[in-house]
Amino acid sequence: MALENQELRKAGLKVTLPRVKIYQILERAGEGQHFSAEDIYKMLMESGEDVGLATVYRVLTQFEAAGLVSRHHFEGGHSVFELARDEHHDHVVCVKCGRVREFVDQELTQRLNDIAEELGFTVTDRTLYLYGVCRDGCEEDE
Amino acid sequence: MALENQELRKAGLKVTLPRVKIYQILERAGEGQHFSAEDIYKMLMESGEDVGLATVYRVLTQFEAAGLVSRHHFEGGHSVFELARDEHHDHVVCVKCGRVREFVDQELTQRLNDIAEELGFTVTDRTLYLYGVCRDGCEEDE
DNA sequence: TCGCATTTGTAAATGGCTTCCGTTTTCGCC
DNA sequence: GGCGAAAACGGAAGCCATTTACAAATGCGA
Repeated sequence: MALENQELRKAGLKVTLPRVKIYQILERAGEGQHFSAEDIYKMLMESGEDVGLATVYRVLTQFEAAGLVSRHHFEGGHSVFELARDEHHDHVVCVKCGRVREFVDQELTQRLNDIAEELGFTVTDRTLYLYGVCRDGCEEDE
Repeated sequence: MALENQELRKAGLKVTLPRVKIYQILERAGEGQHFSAEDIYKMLMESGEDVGLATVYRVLTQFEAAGLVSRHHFEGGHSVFELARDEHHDHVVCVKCGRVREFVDQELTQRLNDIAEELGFTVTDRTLYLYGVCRDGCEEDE
């Protein structure tokens, strides 16, 4: 528990109940899990925490600014969040079952840097989503 | 002029003034130009055309469904459109000057397909944006 | 423990986009 | 060239994720 507090303080944020709770949710979810602000809001409600939706948005934005979480904009609208990790990873999204998987590929990164280089451009970040379908059946919504 | 009409008819769309005008705007802009619905709406207003914003959105969506244009969702919100081309291309966005450049890279596509393959996934589409800065000065807004 | 700046919750506002609906336009058919 | 059903339009209202305004509540250094 002191751990989250450390993280928050390190980021220059006061340790408040909403921030701790939201951080815990993201933390418990583990890698590869992505939540919308709405998702997190619902989880808080369900566990009896009385946190406003506006606060969820505010906190997530602060976390993002502090580098604690990263925000992804999938095609078609709202953002999802996940705890930031050191290594850049990209996403694969199944348009049938909605499942999101991640991958890290150094060769890909290298190629992208080369391409940018040729264009006289220095890459600082990227968003890459592959859309398609799981090869093995995936009819059921996850 | 008959050309646009052909395209529209081919797409199963009646030839109406708003559709023709919007198509022309996209066409005249040429490759590498991206417009938001709002942009297009303003251009129509400026050239004295009395087209509703709702119609602009409708038409762009129809064009997209018909494969005439492609829609891109850059980080941070609203969509931009451009005339569709045969070859899939990706984007480089300068976060300083806002310039957008495009590229096509077969090796990249190959690598992405391989990665997806390893994950048991079949790619049907992708969105890839590289964010960064132009190496040569680009202070001035485009 | 106190004081006050920060943070929060609620409600209202925003902004991109879509839908509703009465009116206008297109275009196949005469 | 003119008719009329079907499609498309414009404007206003609606939707929905997100942000903002503001007064009340809270964290935390002194």
